[in-house]
This record gives sequence, C-alpha cells and structure tokens, in this order.
Amino acid sequence: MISVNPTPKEDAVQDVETEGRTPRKRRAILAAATEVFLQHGYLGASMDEVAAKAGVSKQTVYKQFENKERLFAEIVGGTSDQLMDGLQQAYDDTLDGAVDAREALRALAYRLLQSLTADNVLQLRRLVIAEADRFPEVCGAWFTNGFEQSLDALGKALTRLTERGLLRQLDDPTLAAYQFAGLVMYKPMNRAMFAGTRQRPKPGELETLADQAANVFLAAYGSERPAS
Amino acid sequence: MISVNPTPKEDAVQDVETEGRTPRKRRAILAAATEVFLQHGYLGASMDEVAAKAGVSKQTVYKQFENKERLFAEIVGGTSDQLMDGLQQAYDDTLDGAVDAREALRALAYRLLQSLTADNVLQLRRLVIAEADRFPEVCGAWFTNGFEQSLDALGKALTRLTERGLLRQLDDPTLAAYQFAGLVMYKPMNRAMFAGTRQRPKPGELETLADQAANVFLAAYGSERPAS
DNA sequence: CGGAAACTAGACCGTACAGTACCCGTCGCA
DNA sequence: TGCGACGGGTACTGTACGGTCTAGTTTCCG
Repeated sequence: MISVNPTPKEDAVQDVETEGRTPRKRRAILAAATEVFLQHGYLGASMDEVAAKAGVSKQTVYKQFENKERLFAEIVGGTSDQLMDGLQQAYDDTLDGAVDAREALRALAYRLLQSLTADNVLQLRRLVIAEADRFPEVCGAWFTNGFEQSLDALGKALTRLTERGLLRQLDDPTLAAYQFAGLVMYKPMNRAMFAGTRQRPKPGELETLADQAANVFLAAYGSERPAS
Repeated sequence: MISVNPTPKEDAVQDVETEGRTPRKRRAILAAATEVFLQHGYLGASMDEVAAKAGVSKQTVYKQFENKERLFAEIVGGTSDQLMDGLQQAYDDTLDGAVDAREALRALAYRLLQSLTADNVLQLRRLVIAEADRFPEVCGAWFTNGFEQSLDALGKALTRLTERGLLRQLDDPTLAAYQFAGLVMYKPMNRAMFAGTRQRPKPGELETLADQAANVFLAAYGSERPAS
C-alpha cells in the first residue's frame, strides 16, 4: 500500500487522537489526492473531487498546498522513499541470509513480482510515466531516487552474494541487477502497464516466471558453472 | 517513424497528387492528431489544435471522426500493425540467415534498442500506458495485437534457430523471447519511460547492453554448453 | 456550365474546472 | 460570559474545451 508521509519525520510518533487538526486534515487531503490522481491522472483529477473525498473544503486544500501542481509533486515525491524501503527489505530478507543461490533468487523474484504488481504500485507507475513530459523534474527525481537507487541496491546485494561464493564475480553489478529485474519483470510488467487494471496473472504464472528467471540468471552468473 | 494508414489497404498505391480531397484531408487530420495526442496526452490534446495543425476546419474533423474518442482509437489502432511489421523485419534480417548465434543475437538486440527507443515510439508507449484505464478496449487490443504478437513472433524466430542447431531446445519459446527482450530492453526502456524525452543514452551504452544481453541469454540457451 | 457536395471561418452553447472572495461558526482567551 | 481571530464552507469568476450551427466559398463531376 502506498501512502504518503504528511508530517516531515518527527522523532516521536504522535497519537492520532491528540494530533492537531491541521495535520490531520493534511493527511486526509494527501490520501484523497493520491487516490484521485492515481485513478484519473493529473489532468483528469479535479480539485473538487479531492476536497470532497478528503471531507474538506477546497479552501483548506489550497491553504495546505499552493496549487494542483504542488500537490501532485508532493504526492509523487512522497512515494519513492517508501517503495525503496520495501525493496531494500526484500533484498535483505531473501538474499542476505541465503545458503542456496537458486532458492534465494527464486524467492526474491517471486517477492518482487508480488509487490510490484500490486494495483496501486501499477497505477503510480502509470501516473509517473504519463506525466513524465509534463513534470520532468518531479518524475525524473522519482526515477532517480526510487527506481535507479533500488536497482543499485540490488546490485550491491548481488555483490554480497558473490563475496560469499554464491555467484561468480560480477563486472558490473548494477547491470546484472537490471538483467535480473528484466528477466523477472519484463513480461508481467508490460502486460500490467498496457492491459489496465484487469487481467490478473494466472495462479502459478508468477512462480514459473520466478523459476525461469532464476535459472537463466544462474546459467550466466552462477558460481557452480562459470560461463566463459 | 510512426504514421497512420488512412486508406484501408488499396491494391494500387494512389498518387498523392491525384488523390481525392477528402482522403488527403483525412490523412492530414490523422497526422496532426497523432502529433498532438503524442505530445499532450488524450485529455491535454485539444480538437482545436488538431484542426489548426492539420490546416483544416473543426467541422471537417468532426465529419471524418465522430468525436475525440474515435479519433484517438483510430490513431492508436493504426500503429500496432506498423510496429509489428518493423519488428518482424528485424527478426528476419538478423536471425534467419545467421551462422553465429552470439553475433546474431547481438545484432538483433542492437536493432531493437535503436528502433524502440525512437522518440515517437516512446511517446506512443507513454500514451497507451497513460490511457490504459480510460480506453481498456483500444489499449488492450494494441497490446495484444502489437506487443504480444511481436514477442510470439520472436519466439518462433528463436525456435528456427533451435532447429538449425544454434540454440538448445526451448521448452517455452515465447517465455524465452520475453526473457531476451527483458535482458535487452528493461534498463533503457524504463529510463526512457520515466525520464521524459531528454536523457539520451550515452554512445556505446546500447552496444554494451546488446552484448551483455546476448551473453546471458546464450549462457542459458546456447547450444554449445547446454544448461542443466 | 451547373449543381451538389465538401470545406472554411467563426460564432456559439453548455459544462467543467482551477483558483478566489466572502461569510459564518467555532474555539481560545480574558 | 463575552469578544476577537481564525479555519472552514459556499458561492463566484474567468477560462478553456468538446461539440454544433450558420453562412458563405471552393472543388469536383456529370
């Protein structure tokens, strides 16, 4: 679930009950706006709908956010950290304690497939892609700070596998990470992007994809049978 | 270059000079609308701009196309055939006469990278992805008839390589095709999708991607060193 | 050459939406 | 309890756009 961090990192998590009125409203607006933007896109989203869905007046929206663009930027910007944390967690969970490379890669692949084909993740991707030309700063930053960094992190995790003898030496760990991601995600991600929110993958399909991706990756990078 | 076929497949290609007025106008409208939709997206595109850019009155636009939705559908639908033909050609050129698998796959990868990272192809992709929820029929058809079919065709081309002893037996040729495409395209396509039209790939980068993709693919599917 | 069909320019209608102005109720404070 | 300030809601403004209508002009074809 993608949500947005409304209060810039406080030390102590304040109780929702005792939280001031204004930040509570701000949270509601961000949540509502996220929903509306993801569903209708930037131009299709109306500030009236955002206000209504947040249970708040338009005035309040404009008090918290200068205009529609800023609200959009806030939402998109707020998601990359979250997404990255989730992926980093996935790498740590599946790779860092692994004893068998194939099993670990398979587990990682499956977990990536599951988390990245969640509806709201897909909608966010579509939104960012759709508005890439209208908001090059915001969307470029999202890509650099979220997408690219998470692939770099995967490269580092793969390097740790190498150091433990589970993979052979990687000349370019980031490239290897992209290749793994491509093996795993290319097919389901494209279908999800183009085919709309319908057309869920068949049960068992994700397992097959994860399996086969791990096989190909290990054929090239596995330590047992070093390639050329 | 993506263009749209305005006249449904005539036997003889009629000379542009002698072409009737109506189809000529229709072509102009389609060309202008393609440009406007690709640049601004569906909602951002205005029919006034389409008419102006086509050098035509709005009335004429609405005489040829019932409304904005139909015009959009016509444009998106008209592109998948073209794209597919181009890809099929690429498979035939690079694979069917090949003697060396590595060289052939490298050449194919490079050609795919070049043709699919052309500006108008990327804009079309963004457009279809952006409107996937608004026009599930049209965009779903584009995906099925264009994207999926071209991957199936690649699977068939790979099978022909197998039959000539250049690859080992493929249990699922289509999956292998997706894996190859993922290895090649995942990184540059994502960057191109998210980073807007700017940020051209560095020279030499495409070659490296093509090279490394071919290496990984052959480690798994090459005939010389069969994998498990 | 004549007439019909297609095309043009532009005004026009209804609607939807971003953003604003103004009024009222509520809450803090004395 | 009374007062003042502030936050929130409603109603408004201006604009842009999809689509239509009219009236006058050009092009095609018999």
